[in-house]
Amino acid sequence: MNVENTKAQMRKGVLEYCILLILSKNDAYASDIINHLKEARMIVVEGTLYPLLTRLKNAELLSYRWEESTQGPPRKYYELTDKGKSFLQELDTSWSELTSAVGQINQRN
Amino acid sequence: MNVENTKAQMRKGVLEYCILLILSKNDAYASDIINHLKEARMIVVEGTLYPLLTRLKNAELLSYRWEESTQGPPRKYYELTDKGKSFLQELDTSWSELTSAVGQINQRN
DNA sequence: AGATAGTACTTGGCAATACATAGTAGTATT
DNA sequence: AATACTACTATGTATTGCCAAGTACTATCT
Repeated sequence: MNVENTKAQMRKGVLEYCILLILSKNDAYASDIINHLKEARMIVVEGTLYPLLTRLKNAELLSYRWEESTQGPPRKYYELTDKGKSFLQELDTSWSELTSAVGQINQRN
Repeated sequence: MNVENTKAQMRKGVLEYCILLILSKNDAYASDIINHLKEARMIVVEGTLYPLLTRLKNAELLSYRWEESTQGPPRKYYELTDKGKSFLQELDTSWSELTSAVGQINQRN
């Protein structure tokens, strides 16, 4: 039990939520997503992100298309499916409930 | 991938934080803790709580004493250790950073 | 044309926790 | 003594973030 470990535990489920949030605003490929997360100070590397994107795609929450790049190989651009959009709404609710619960516990005296 | 499952994932790490928060205010035994969590709409059953209390005790974040009850068997009253108190401060920071990151991602347009 | 660097993506295994479920044991009541 | 209530224990499962190494495509340089 150390704080780095618990930080990783706290990200479970939340990372998926963040990715769906990011993709609800614009389509993006992996490097875009990593940068958005980094701007919000949520540091994620490719080895974490790609498996999660694959899982979300397999669960039909995301789809992707290939797009050429002028700077290297083609890129997978991800977007939310309709199923992904409604799932995101449910996650939004879950996250609100969780943060509300923690807030309530935190301020009780 | 269903929302109940992701809710459970989101609780990973957070439940520990909540328990330490509750115990930072008053000593409590398991049933007290379950009730505090329930008031904050975080429903937890004994089969989840006891193993976690044991883990926290084994990590020296908590200690306990037995106390007689007039209503049944004796009860284990838990309290934070000094180590638990400083760990809680670190978790506080982690939680703030996580919720801030999610907030930032959520409001970006 | 071949070598190198940069970019994008894949894969498999590990660690850790919430949860479920079944169980044991002490105490109070009938 | 039997039953109900209360408190706690134990074990295995499911799931996800993480790690690290890898493959492959493209651009650039020699």
